[in-house]
Amino acid sequence: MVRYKKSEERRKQILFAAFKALSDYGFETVTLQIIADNAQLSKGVVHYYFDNKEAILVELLEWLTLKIYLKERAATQEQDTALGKLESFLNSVFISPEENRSFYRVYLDFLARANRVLAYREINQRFYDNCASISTEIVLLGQQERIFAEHLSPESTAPIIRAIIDGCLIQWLMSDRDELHAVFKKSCYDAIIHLLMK
Amino acid sequence: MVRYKKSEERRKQILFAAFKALSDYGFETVTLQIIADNAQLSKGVVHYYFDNKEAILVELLEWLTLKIYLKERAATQEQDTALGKLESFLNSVFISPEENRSFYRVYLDFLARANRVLAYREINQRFYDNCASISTEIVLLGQQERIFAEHLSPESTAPIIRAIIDGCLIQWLMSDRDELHAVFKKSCYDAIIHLLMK
Amino acid sequence: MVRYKKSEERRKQILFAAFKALSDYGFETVTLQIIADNAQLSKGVVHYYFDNKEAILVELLEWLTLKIYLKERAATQEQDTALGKLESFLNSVFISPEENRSFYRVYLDFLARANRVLAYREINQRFYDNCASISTEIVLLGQQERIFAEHLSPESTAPIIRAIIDGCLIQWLMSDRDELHAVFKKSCYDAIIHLLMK
Amino acid sequence: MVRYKKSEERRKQILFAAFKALSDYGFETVTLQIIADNAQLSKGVVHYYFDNKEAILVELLEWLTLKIYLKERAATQEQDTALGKLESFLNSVFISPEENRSFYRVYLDFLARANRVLAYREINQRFYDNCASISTEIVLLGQQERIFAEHLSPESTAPIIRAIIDGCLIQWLMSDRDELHAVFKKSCYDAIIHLLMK
DNA sequence: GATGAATGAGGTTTCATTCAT
DNA sequence: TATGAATGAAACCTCATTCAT
Repeated sequence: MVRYKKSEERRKQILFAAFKALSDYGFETVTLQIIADNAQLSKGVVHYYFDNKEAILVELLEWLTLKIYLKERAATQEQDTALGKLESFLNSVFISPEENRSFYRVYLDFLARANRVLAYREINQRFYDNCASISTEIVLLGQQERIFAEHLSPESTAPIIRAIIDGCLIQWLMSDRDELHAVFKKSCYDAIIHLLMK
Repeated sequence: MVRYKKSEERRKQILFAAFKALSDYGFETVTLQIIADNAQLSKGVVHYYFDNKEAILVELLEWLTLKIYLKERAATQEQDTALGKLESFLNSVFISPEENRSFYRVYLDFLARANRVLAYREINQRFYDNCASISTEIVLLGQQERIFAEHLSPESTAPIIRAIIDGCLIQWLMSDRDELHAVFKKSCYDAIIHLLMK
Repeated sequence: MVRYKKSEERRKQILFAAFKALSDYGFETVTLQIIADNAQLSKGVVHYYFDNKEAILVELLEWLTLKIYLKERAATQEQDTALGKLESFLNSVFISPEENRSFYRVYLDFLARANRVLAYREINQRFYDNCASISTEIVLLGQQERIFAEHLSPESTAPIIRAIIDGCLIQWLMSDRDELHAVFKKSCYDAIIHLLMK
Repeated sequence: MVRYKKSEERRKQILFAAFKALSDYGFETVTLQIIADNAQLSKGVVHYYFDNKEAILVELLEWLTLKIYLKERAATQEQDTALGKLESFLNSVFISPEENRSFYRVYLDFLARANRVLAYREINQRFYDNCASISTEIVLLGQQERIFAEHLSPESTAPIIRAIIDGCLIQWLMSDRDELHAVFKKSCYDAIIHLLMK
């Protein structure tokens, strides 16, 4: 139905505006007015599509984490070898200072609040699980290819990979220096490789 | 203009109350009233000791990160060997579900805001540098003891160690399951050992 | 960013309520709540139309002084002779105990603050200049009619006329006696006439 | 008794500090802390000597207006002729930009509040009466000397003189230009002379 | 007498949410 | 659907005043 599609577009439009607003202003400072302004809509219409501010944020986190996961997944599937997949995966993660900054700014805000909001934790857990499935797949393939250490349990290695990635990107973000993006990317890649290789 | 010397104990009392309040409620929800209630003081007295809410938060971050660093440092100095120091260091980091939760909840809040507040970034950078000095020292000692890989640059290894620690603790925090604390601790330890050992 | 065009009538309504509130309570005592109550509006709506309390006051002074000036000007233009204009002018100035009291109460508050607030001083200066133009015109006409002393400089006489008017009305206001309004009016008129006539 | 004298000195010290504070900050902005700081005393001691803030202000107005009156009176008594007295009187009124500014700033604040506070009005009325007695005396003397117009009623002329003085000084204050002090002084003098002389 | 820490009422301001149009 | 005016709860902050020391 047309109405449904239009409606869905409006929601996406608002979500994207919310993403931009959050990235620019942060959780504490952002207001529905700013989101509405970003979406070039009135404040009222935002409430028409979402019950309240929280509903926007929940849906935004869902939308955002799914998008990131799908990107990473697609990047991995472009390659056939374990090393190729790993590299492609990390390339899609460390995509650019601009994109990493805007995503991680918002993502950090969500993580900070996830401690108190169950809905966020659940969404984030799904995100973790999805990402873990990618890593797990790569590790398994690498072991089949006999280039990754056999003693590694793919399931318990995935969180470590995630940890190194998140930890590096957070440190990079805190450094506020774009030129270090490549440095952290390489460090991250080397560490993961070192961890996996025989 | 006469400005009175404020009692240091009161400041500490308020900072600790702020820490507890932040851990319980989060940045967004916490109010000066809650902080004052936690400190069993009136709202006014909080403003008597701190110019404004922001000043409390800045000083809290400073106090908190310094305290953590000193703890980690003290733990490391209790041991003489690289492996002993590393283990002691990680024990002081993964101290207990309760302490890790309360600290990381607040710390995540700070990281989230550090993107927009220079003061927080600067304090955090100092914290990073301090922590890095501990890791660097351990790596160097391990190399002297001929048990850690020589090809590792101590300076560029430190951030990876930090990344694994932070990344693991964040994932643990998001899991909201105390029983996983030990699991993440072990994974973290194993990964770091694997990274460092010959 | 979409900024909505605020209804002019509402602004006027709030300004008038602010005028009444100021006249009743004075600068120090008046609150936004009182202004809102006077306007029969909620506190929030006042902030919807004005950025802050100061903005209301600035606009109020501007509105008030312009209104007074236009009244005086209109009164003067009703007459053709110098004496007629002067009388009409003073009639519009000494209009009634009620109106003079409410205006001068507020005006005195503004003058008191104008010492520290440039914006007020500027608005008041414009008011002075406008009022001076009226007096100057009357003096010039009177000189052309050969009934006012030629040696008077119209430009330097205007401030003296203003001084006598303000000085008299302040003294009347301080007396807190409505029945003296007519007395001060006559004294003021006589003094100005004495000053101007040959 | 020593205690009484010490006590009186403290009160004066506080009053003078309050005068300076009011002149610098204005009624709205001034706080007891600022007054105490100006007096180089603690906040507590101010409350020891005065019941509350209002009591300070009332006594300040009383002290200030009396001081001004005595000054004007003394200046007048230095001369013997009507014109000499008038000139001396006006010299003591238009004393200097600095002194006039600090006094009129505070005085305007008091006038503004006098509308609502009976105590201020009463003190001010006494000040008016005192000042009027000076003017009345000068006018009477001038009439005896046959240089002032006989038809003037000394009692009703005094308020006009006061009006011209206050009106001029307020306009000068609002101009915020020290160099106009002499100009307004001369205008004021000329107008009064013109009003009084035959 | 003197201090300054502590209180708490009350002010300005922000903003999610509602609702008439 | 869409708007934006209106509401009111709740935040931060100020400051006169009190009172233990």
